[in-house]
Amino acid sequence: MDSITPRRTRIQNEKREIILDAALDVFSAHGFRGATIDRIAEAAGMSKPNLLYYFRRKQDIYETLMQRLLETWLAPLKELDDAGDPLAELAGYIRRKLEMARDYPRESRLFANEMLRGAPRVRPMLEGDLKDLVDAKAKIIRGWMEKGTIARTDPVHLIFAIWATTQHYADFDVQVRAVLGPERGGDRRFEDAAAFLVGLFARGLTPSGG
Amino acid sequence: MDSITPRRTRIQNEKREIILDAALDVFSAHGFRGATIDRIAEAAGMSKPNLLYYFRRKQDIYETLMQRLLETWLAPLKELDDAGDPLAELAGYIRRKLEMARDYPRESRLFANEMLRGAPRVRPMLEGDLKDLVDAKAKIIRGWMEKGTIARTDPVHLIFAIWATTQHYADFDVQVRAVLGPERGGDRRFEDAAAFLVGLFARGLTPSGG
Amino acid sequence: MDSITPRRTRIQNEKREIILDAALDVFSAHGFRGATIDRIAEAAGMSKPNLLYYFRRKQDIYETLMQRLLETWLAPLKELDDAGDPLAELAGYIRRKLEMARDYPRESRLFANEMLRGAPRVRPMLEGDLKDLVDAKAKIIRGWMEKGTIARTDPVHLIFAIWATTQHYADFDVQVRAVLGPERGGDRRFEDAAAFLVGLFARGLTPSGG
Amino acid sequence: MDSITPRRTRIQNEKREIILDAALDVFSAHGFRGATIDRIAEAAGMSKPNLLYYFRRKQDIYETLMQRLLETWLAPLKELDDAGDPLAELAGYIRRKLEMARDYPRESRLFANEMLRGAPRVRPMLEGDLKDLVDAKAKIIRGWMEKGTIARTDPVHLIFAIWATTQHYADFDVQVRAVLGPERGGDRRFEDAAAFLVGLFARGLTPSGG
DNA sequence: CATGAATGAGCATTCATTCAT
DNA sequence: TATGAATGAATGCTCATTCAT
Repeated sequence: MDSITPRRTRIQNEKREIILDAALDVFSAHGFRGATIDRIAEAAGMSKPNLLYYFRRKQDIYETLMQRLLETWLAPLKELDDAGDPLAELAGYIRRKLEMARDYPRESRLFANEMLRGAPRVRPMLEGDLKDLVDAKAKIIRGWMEKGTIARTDPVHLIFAIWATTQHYADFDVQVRAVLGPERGGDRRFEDAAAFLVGLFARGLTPSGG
Repeated sequence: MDSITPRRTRIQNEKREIILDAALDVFSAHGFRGATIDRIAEAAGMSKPNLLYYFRRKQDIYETLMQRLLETWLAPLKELDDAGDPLAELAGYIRRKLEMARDYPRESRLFANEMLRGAPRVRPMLEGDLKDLVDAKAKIIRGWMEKGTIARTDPVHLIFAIWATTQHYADFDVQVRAVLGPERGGDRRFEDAAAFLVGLFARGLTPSGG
Repeated sequence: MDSITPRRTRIQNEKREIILDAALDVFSAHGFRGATIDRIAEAAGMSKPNLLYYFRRKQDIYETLMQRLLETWLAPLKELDDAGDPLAELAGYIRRKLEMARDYPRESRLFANEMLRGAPRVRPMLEGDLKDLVDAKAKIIRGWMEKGTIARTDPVHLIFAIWATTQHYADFDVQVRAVLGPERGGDRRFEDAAAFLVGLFARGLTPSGG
Repeated sequence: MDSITPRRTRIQNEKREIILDAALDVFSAHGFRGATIDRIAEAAGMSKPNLLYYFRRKQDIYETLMQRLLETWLAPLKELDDAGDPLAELAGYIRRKLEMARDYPRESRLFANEMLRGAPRVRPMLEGDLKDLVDAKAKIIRGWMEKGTIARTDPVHLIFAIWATTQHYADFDVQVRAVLGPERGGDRRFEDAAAFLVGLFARGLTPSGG
């Protein structure tokens, strides 16, 4: 296992982190082609050749970033617990995803960008890990539906809907703020969104009748 | 009469359309910076200088595309009718947006890309026309809520939710298909999505109690 | 003789004149490379292909212009008359050259530009017609000197000095006006120049002593 | 201390000098538009991107060149000394200017070219530093005239005449050599010019009468 | 005659990457 | 480790010229 990951000194690792953080800034704001090594190096406070000492190619930075991103990206869904209260579990999931949109908008945009491009670098993971995870969680949700705890509907499209509505606040941030205007577009927009979405999904998933 | 629009020959208009179509392909797939004039010219089946005879700058193509896009983009929401049945109106809006995601995914991705970049070229329109339209429609929705026809909630965030969930099927198409798998990821995914979303929003907006 | 010059209709000739005038504007202001056919065509009020119908190549226009220029350029010197009063003849020549600088600054600049570039297109003429003419006129001047009518000095460098000082007011016009300032840099600058130069050369050529 | 001038390594400075020298060749021979970076790079013995490593834009090279030129250009006039013998001072000035025409013909042509184009990049300096300097020196000359040491005439046009006649030997070099012919057009042409011009101006400025 | 359309060659500039120290 | 220097391969755009009508 360790044979694949090269051994690195602590300083090396710190510099790599600085670079990755700078690169996240630049890639999420300008896309892969729009980002230049010069800009990343400048943002990282180092010279271009020095940066390339840590990552030999622009692609390497991007791919390292994507790889990490995918891990964080799946985490919130993983927490969805079969044993918990269905509506509370889903509400919790929505809240966690909204927090991520608020606290990690760069990651969200980087991911969205990759999707828009057709996921050239992460397709295998989508069809592998991600699909497996969603299938597993969909099964849990379907279980809740069969028990009658929540309304019967399509669990996978439900997950899509949660993804879409929450990530929207990161990916379409400019639009959200423009439409909400200065008053409602401030920090409270995430609280408003949480209230609205939790309500929407709660009512939307409450079993009708009985 | 239309003294602002330059007069163009038939051939010019046809070629311009061909170019715009090719450019939509390339821009939506690679973003502004990732798209090259060479690629667009190749996709349009003409030489680079010939393409530049019709559009003097890469930006001009992009801007023409964005301008048209914005018009199409607002159309579905405009149809939301105060006089109609609230739930039916909203269901209709969701269906129209889903059809757009299905039939015009390139436009959707182009728009999403622009938003991800911070809307450098359309911010004024977001804060102007778009905000005005949303405000107007939010007022209608709020009217319905006050009459008790639909559940009381935040109309603007409701609109965001509809945008997010429907556009998701165009913008995150790879992911959607990867997760749904070959079986459910075919053409029926839009029907499934429509059924799910209309159901979700219908239940989510049905006034509780009563 | 006529076999070389192609026969042209009157209209053709008129259009050619319009083009040449426009080209003189553009070439004298921007140099050969800096001038574009587009600009010349625009200045001439016709389409580019139409212009190229009259002159097949950019070079052709330039060369036609140069050829004509050379004829006009030699004219004032030709008038220098052996039989006239030496100082009056030279004063007259200075005045004619100054008038040309005032009335045909574009031609002067075009010629200066060609000289700066090393006269790639008119060297033969410089070494031929021009040299012959100068030699002939230098002989006249030398004759005057030998008669003692004017001071003994180098007649060819004298001619250079007259060329230089008069053309200066066309070629270095910006500098002349900047240095003279708004007051003295107006139309009167040519009169001042004439007064100064005629005086300078008159005194400078008056035989010293007895 | 010199916080405005960026710090450069020795190699950078050496290379920059090489480039500037090559650029002077090319710009003075072909003008700004006629000069290509390729040509300058070739003349400087380096690759085009390498050249652009030292000067990011073609304009930057040109402007650096112009800036230096202007300093050298004003120097000879600055030496004109109120306390010296008027005719000797002016003769000295003429000789210095002629030496510059002989030793720095490329600079002279570059400057002439800029003037022909209307001084797009140095107009402010013409109206500022240059005008001020000329005004100051004209005052000195006028002082001499008032004392009766030299003939009463227009001092500014006198300066123009000295500029014109001396620079002519650099700017119109081809013509000068063509007209003088192989014999008199060699190195001695500058000595002949000096003799002629010093004589002309000396006689031309000697107070008449008395 | 006139012009809309087309293009090859060129040009300034950018940029990822390599090299040498 | 760090960086100044160097470069091949684009890339957007211009422009003289040709073609077809």
